[in-house]
Amino acid sequence: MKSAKEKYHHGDLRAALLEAALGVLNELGPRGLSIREVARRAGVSHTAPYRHFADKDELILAVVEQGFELMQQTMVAEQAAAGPDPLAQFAASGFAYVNFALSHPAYYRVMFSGDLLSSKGHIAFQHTSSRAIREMVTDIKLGQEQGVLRAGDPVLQALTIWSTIHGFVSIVNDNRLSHLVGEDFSLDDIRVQVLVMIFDGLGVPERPKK
Amino acid sequence: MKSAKEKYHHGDLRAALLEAALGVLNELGPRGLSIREVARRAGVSHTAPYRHFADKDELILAVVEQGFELMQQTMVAEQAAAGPDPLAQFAASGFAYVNFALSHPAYYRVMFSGDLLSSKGHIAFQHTSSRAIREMVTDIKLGQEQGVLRAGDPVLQALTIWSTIHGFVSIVNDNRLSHLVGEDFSLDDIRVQVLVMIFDGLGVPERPKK
DNA sequence: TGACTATTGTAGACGCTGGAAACATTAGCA
DNA sequence: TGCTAATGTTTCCAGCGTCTACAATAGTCA
Repeated sequence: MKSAKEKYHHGDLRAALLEAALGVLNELGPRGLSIREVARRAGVSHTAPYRHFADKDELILAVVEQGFELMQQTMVAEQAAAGPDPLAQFAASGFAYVNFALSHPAYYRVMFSGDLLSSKGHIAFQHTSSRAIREMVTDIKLGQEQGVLRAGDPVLQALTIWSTIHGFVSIVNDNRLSHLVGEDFSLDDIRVQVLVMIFDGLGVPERPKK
Repeated sequence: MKSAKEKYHHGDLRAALLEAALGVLNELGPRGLSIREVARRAGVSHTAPYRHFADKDELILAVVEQGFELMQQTMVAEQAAAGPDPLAQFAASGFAYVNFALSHPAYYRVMFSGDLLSSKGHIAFQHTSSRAIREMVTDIKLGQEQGVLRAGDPVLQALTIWSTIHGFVSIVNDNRLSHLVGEDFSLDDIRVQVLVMIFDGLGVPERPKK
């Protein structure tokens, strides 16, 4: 399969290990993630990963960083494709967040698990998340100035929105809605309606309901 | 310390193991939780726990069940203490949820981690959570009939509220707000304001803001 | 070209883990 | 008192993260 087969040096072992790690997370879950299993899938000895990652945490951290990068790319792209209306842009990036989380559960879980990573991971995470919140706050302020968003502290609003979205995708990804889905609702219904509810709650009350 | 010291039979090893497990979760986090460490703290051999729990998952599951019981007790108590107003009762049980999660982070994390448990845990969880949601939906319907809650599908509203609260406490418990807290807000402020925001969003718009 | 060196991968060891199997001790009951 | 089930121990295994010593290769400079 690989052209670089049977060579002593792999070529790009680091990338191969990250890919293998993500595959393990998808198939076996976080508890099945071991350095040895990742090495096995990449076709190298069980200590080879240590040439690229100091320890298991650093391997996971690299997956996390890759996940954040991917998520941010899709969010930026969707926001750009949403046209000029700031509320529409805001909604688009919210949808992109939810869609990323639901279509890449392994990524999202490891990005936000907090269990898989020791304290090392938190620094990198906080850098990313504080920037994301700042951008969100800027968007909210803009919406408020244009009169399309309800008044209130934008930091608290941003935090509330993030909480709702994060809570929602966590609940769905942890399979905690299976008893609801299928009875009266499809997952697609729920996803859309929860987002609508967020933006209804955030929008000015006299705005026409969709 | 224990009166039953040095005896071959422990007396109540099962309870002691659960207590030790919770202690490990508090001090060392989920990654430090091992059957052997729990057994060590309870002062028994590393295979003694297998007389009470089939495997590690069942030990964790027992901690989870204990956590759900404790949480439900405090929520019921707070709701009962909130007086006759249904909205106040509803808010009281929401506050109790948040307070439990923030004051027992180890419990809450293991209850909702989804990583620590294999599929076995999901059945027990779904039983508890579907009952909780049903109660919540009943409360919401009641509030709507009395005109204090905004109209809308009560199941979706319940899910949105749960998402917000769960997301919020997860974010706080995973220490993802440390860069916000201390600057402009205290954690207490944030906690109260986010809850106020939820109930403002849920209440009928013309209800007087507190 | 050829030798030197840093980079990258391997082999084997250590102490830890979850768990199975066989054995020891004790509580409860006849 | 003696039998049996319940409970705890000992010993063993394979897998894990990680350390150390060693092997193969790539890149550099003569």
